[in-house]
Amino acid sequence: MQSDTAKEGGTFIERARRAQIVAAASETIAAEGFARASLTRIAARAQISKGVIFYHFGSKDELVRAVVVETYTGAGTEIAKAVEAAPDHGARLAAYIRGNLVFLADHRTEVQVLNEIFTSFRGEDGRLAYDESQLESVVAPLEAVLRAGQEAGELRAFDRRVMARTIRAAIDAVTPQLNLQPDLDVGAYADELVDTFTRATCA
Amino acid sequence: MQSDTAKEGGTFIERARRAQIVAAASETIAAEGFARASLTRIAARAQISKGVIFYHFGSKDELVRAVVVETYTGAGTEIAKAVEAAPDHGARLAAYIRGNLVFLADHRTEVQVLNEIFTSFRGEDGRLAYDESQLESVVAPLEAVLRAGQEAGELRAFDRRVMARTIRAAIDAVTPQLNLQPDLDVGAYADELVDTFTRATCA
Amino acid sequence: MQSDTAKEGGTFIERARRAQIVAAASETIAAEGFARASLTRIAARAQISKGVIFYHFGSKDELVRAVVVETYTGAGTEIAKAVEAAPDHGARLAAYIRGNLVFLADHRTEVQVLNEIFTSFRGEDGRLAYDESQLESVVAPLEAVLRAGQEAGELRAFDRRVMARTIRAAIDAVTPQLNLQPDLDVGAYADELVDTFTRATCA
Amino acid sequence: MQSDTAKEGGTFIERARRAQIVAAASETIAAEGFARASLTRIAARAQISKGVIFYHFGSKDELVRAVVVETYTGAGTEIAKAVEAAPDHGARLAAYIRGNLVFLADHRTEVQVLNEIFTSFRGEDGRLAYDESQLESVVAPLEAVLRAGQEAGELRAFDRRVMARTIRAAIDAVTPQLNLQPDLDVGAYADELVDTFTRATCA
DNA sequence: CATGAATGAGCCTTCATTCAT
DNA sequence: AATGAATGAAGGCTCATTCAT
Repeated sequence: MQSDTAKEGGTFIERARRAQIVAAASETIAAEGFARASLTRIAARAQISKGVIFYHFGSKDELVRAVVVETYTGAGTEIAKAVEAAPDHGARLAAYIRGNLVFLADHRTEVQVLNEIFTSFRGEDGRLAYDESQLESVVAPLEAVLRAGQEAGELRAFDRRVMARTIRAAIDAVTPQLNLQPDLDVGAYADELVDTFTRATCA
Repeated sequence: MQSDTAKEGGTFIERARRAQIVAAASETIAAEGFARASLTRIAARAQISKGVIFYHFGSKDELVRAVVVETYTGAGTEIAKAVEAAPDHGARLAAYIRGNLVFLADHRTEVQVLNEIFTSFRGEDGRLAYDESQLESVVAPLEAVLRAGQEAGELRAFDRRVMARTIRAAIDAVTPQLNLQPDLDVGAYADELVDTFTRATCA
Repeated sequence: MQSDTAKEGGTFIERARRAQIVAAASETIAAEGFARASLTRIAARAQISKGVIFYHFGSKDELVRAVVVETYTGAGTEIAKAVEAAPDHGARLAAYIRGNLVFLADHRTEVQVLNEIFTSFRGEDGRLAYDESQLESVVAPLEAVLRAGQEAGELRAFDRRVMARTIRAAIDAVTPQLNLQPDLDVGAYADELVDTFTRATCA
Repeated sequence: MQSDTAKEGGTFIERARRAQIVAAASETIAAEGFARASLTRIAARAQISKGVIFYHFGSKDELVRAVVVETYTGAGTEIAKAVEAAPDHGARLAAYIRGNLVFLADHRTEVQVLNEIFTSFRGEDGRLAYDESQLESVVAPLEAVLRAGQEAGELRAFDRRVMARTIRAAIDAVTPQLNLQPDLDVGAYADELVDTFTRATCA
């Protein structure tokens, strides 16, 4: 059925092209920054003509959104698995932190690309296309872990929203450090964070 | 006094124009984002011709740097005072956090502007003009507070670098929340952070 | 044949556009002088948008260089043939002079364009892009003719460099006269020059 | 009387300023080329404000013309003296050539400036402000020398116009060589030219 | 499906010129 | 008599987008 094939984006060749273009866009953003990732440069990297991009995506905005979606897919699940596998709630938080840092270290480029897009991609009105309100999805799972911990009496009574944001921020702060210092010991960094937030949250 | 106001160079009218242009640039960046803050738009907001900007600043880069300097001036001192006024090291950390949050709340626009510039302003090579390595100056004072606390035996043995980054990240994460939810209770937020990091750092 | 026309790269339409733009640039330089030959004016003359020029040439410099190359192509060969066809060395010099003047008369515009570019086209440092040292190629062949004549004993012992420059200058001086007085009798002018330099060089 | 003082340009201070500005303009043209000799740069070199230039000259064109006049004044007389002092007509021609080359060597900068202006200075219509027809004054004295020589029977019958242009061109060709090779032996160069044109013109 | 070609708006910058003081 | 300040046009260049083929 057409609706079925369209769900994942048309014919095989269609999806291949889309993937190729998304990859080229991602690489360009990573290598030159969002502001310099013009369609000219993206097309050059993909060794295709600028025209194809419009054929497959309709606009630059759509391509950028495709990069975001593509990059997100598969990321959350990795971490979620690690979290769910943990025995108690303290361990779940530790697993969350460690899972995230490992992910950051293993997917530096993707994370950097998303960061570029989130801080620079704006709509016609000049407002960020992906602002905090849309990132709710990122903080929510963490809040859930914290709530469960509190309800189980393992974690003390703190403002879950503030704590979740703080933990997220602590994690996100690692990316620029990794860019600057690629051999950063992520495991040790994670240990420090786990220690810090265990003390901060335990009852 | 004229000698006083003239202290930073240029005639009265010169400084007035520079201030006006810097303000217009700042407003434009805040309202439309760095990427859209073209000289055309800045000039339009200041209701002057584009030419004047070059008369007073020589280049767009220079104007942007002037915005940064202008915005920074007076910021650090406010917080430093609060920190130094605190009795013990735990209190100094608390003062640091509270001072920062109060500053963020009181200078939302300025902070947002700096954030825009720091994440989007790139040199000819496409690299950030103000990158992490230059922001060392922001983290260093905080590390000093932590070191003093450790040496005094009031704070436990943690990696000061990681802790400082984490605290900074926790603070910086407030800005986008303030944008989205302008009536955020900053005092309560500060209490939470102070509680969190007191537990995390105390011996 | 397509392979033949394609020899110099690009599709048919590509070469046609390039030729059109080069022609428009050349005409603009001839009509308004190099300093006034802005891309805006060149595009207007070609009745195209400014953008196309960059699509085909990348920069104004590249376009100007294309004009030079285009204008040079075919010029040297015409004269060289006339020189080589001459019997003795005195006759070769005469052929050189006559060949040049005929060429100047037949290609007034091209010569004027080259002159404009050579005297006005400067790099970023403000120095002429085509200066004397690069024009060595123009004087060298003439010096070779003179040397051959001296070695054959047909020409007297003079400083070949000075003589070559002098003859070149005498020839180049014709162009502005042609501009001012389009019906100038170039044949008679050539006779005078041949007479003059025959007397000046013969043993 | 005002008309009297106005003849040489007003008050003492007025003339001093004009001279200063003309000098700065000349230096700028020599150092950076006509195309880069903007009023901004000229004013900077003179360490005055742009405004004064307009106060004293009314427009950039007027300033440039003043540079030409100023630079010409005193040049012709030097050479004329040398010519008139020569005994016979052959010697007068030799004196003319030698006088010119000495002048070129002694006044490199001034000559370069005039050359810059003559090849680049254009009116609103895009035509050279100083073209060949206006340079009649330069060739005329030389033609007079040649005519006198022919009438005295010392020089053969050639086209005086062509010969005069040729000699002028030979002389003018020295300037760019001097720029490239500042230690050029001008005396030897003059000897060569004198030899060449003596053979070319003698009866 | 894909390309090459073209467009037009917008960008940063430089310049000659004007004018109030 | 001179200055500093401001203007507006123009310059070279990049970009997202469109479209005939």
